[in-house]
Amino acid sequence: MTATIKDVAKKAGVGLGTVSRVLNNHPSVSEETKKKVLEAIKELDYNPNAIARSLKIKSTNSIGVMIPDISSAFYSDIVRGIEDIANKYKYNIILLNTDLKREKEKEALITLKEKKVDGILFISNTINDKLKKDFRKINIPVVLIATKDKNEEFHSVTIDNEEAAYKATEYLIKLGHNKIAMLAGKNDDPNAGIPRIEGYKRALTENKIAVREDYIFHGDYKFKSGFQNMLKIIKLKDKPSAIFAASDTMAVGAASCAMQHGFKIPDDFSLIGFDGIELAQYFYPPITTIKQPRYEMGAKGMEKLLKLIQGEEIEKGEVLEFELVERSSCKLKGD
Amino acid sequence: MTATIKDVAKKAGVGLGTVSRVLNNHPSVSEETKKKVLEAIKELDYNPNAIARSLKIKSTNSIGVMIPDISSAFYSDIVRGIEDIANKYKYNIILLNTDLKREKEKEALITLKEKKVDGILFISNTINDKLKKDFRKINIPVVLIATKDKNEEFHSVTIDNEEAAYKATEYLIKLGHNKIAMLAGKNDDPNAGIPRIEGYKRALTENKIAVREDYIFHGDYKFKSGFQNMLKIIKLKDKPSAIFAASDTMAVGAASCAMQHGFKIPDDFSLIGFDGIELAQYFYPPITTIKQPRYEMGAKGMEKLLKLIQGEEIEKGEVLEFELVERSSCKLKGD
DNA sequence: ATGAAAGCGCTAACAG
DNA sequence: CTGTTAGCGCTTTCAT
Repeated sequence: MTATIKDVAKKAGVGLGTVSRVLNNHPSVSEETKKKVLEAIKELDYNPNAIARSLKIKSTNSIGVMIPDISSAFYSDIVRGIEDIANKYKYNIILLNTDLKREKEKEALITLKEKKVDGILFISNTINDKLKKDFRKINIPVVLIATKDKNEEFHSVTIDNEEAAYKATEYLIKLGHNKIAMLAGKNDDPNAGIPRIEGYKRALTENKIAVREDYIFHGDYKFKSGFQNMLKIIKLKDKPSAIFAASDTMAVGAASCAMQHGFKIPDDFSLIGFDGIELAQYFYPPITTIKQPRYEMGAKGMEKLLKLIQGEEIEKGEVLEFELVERSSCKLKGD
Repeated sequence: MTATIKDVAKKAGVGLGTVSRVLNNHPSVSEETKKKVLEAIKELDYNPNAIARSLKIKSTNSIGVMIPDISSAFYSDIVRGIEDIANKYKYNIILLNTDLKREKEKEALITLKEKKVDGILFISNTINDKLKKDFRKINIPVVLIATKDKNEEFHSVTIDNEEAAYKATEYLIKLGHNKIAMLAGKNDDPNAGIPRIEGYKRALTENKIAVREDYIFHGDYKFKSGFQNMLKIIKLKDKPSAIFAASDTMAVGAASCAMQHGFKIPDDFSLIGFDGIELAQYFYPPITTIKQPRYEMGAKGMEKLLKLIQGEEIEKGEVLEFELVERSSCKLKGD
């Protein structure tokens, strides 16, 4: 049997209240009894039962992390940021994969409710109305990471996707390119989809380059869709000289396709990605990209959640800085 | 206030015991009262309190996952396997990063003990004696993933690293190579280090190729160490024609280095990696590698743990199959 | 400063 | 089949 507070009290010859007090180092305990208790604790190799404690104080020091897929490089970095901060403040994280499925989100939420987590971090690229309704009803602080709701009803930490896409496209334009294709996300993705397309278009328009819809290819951010869309691009009579991909993985898929067909990066196509995952860095040639501060998004999200839990008033939407990191996949047009 | 079982009982006009019974669908409840209770539950939007339940039944349906770093591609895939199985059996996972630091492992263990997890999954490439002692003392089932202890005192799921390295090296030999270098791990790493070096040496020896210590380069499995060791290799007067890397990330680092210096893969160097992470697949050229069944390791580990929790007798060490996946980074010697 | 007692929300044994 | 009761291990008044 594992020792309880009662055993400790008996051994130390004090009441249980006293043991509890030294455990939570309450001031009003004499040094002497404190010593006795500490000794008994050591002798019995006693560990407090967090479950019992939680039941009593109605707080678990656990937070729930809902994530599309922990095995995705983009998301796992976020979780690392979360865990580091959580750990620092003695919180633990319960991890649930949602696969972006409404059904799994729903189940996850029920679990989290039953397990009485003190807060929830919801990581995704989108949030649907039903889930919002659930979040509203539940009486647990929530912060969204890498997504936000239109009305800013919930707290969130994101980057400015439109602006980032604008900068990426502008970078290509400044390099002299005027035929710039985009490997985009989907038109119904309010975070990584639409805003990045809009930023791309705005950069073009502001620089007096006509937007060509036939230069926009929609994909799912994965390697294969980058590869396949690139297949279409290299078949174009009027080829672009530069490409902006809405994810590094698609960028790499496109690069692989191009190289496999005898083209060179950046000689034949300048290429800029999005996300800043390791893959882009380690690819050859290393891919220039918009780096999202993934670790910081997680860390910041956790910090916000902590404040919310403590009842502090904080700003709703936190927009973090992205960074354009130049590597070797882009060059001056015609250089 | 959130509703409790008591509220439900009152509303349904029954005793709390009855509510508890329908919650755990105990057979001995009449259809009629069951209906009443269910109705009350719905009306009150009641959710059972898992904390209270856990305190009573002394089981939390949570398991602890100790992992070096969730943001590492290799480990995050394992966790996905774990979570899928856990989820299937209504278990949740509490995630703790250890960074392979004894101090963090120790703290993690205390936390897990206090939170009363039903079991622990320890993922690492090594396990030190102090931790083993802690595991022994703690009264919670443990299974090791991707590592094992020498005496097989603990349950584990691994691959046969020596054999895998043997196969990788043999593959290169069969391609006609006899000057094969190795980008190895460290000599004090009992899992990914030593056995892979031994497998490499055995393949050489069995094929009557002399082992050259100057062809073995030690690294930390990361990109940079692959890159830097490759720098040494290309400066060798007597260059190898093939390289076996103990991790895909080092293989990719080596390939980048080689390509950056004007060498071609596989023309100038045949290259085989280890692990089977996405990076190897998406690199250009795609890297031939020994694929570890990471997802399965996690899933299998979780299944074993579940059995242990249920008190079943199971085999101690489970050795999973690896797979040599051929891609485009190797070619016949002199072809 | 400290002991005793109540109770967090639930399950399980007991009685009926 | 169902209501009542006694805890699970802890925190927190309330006395003393």
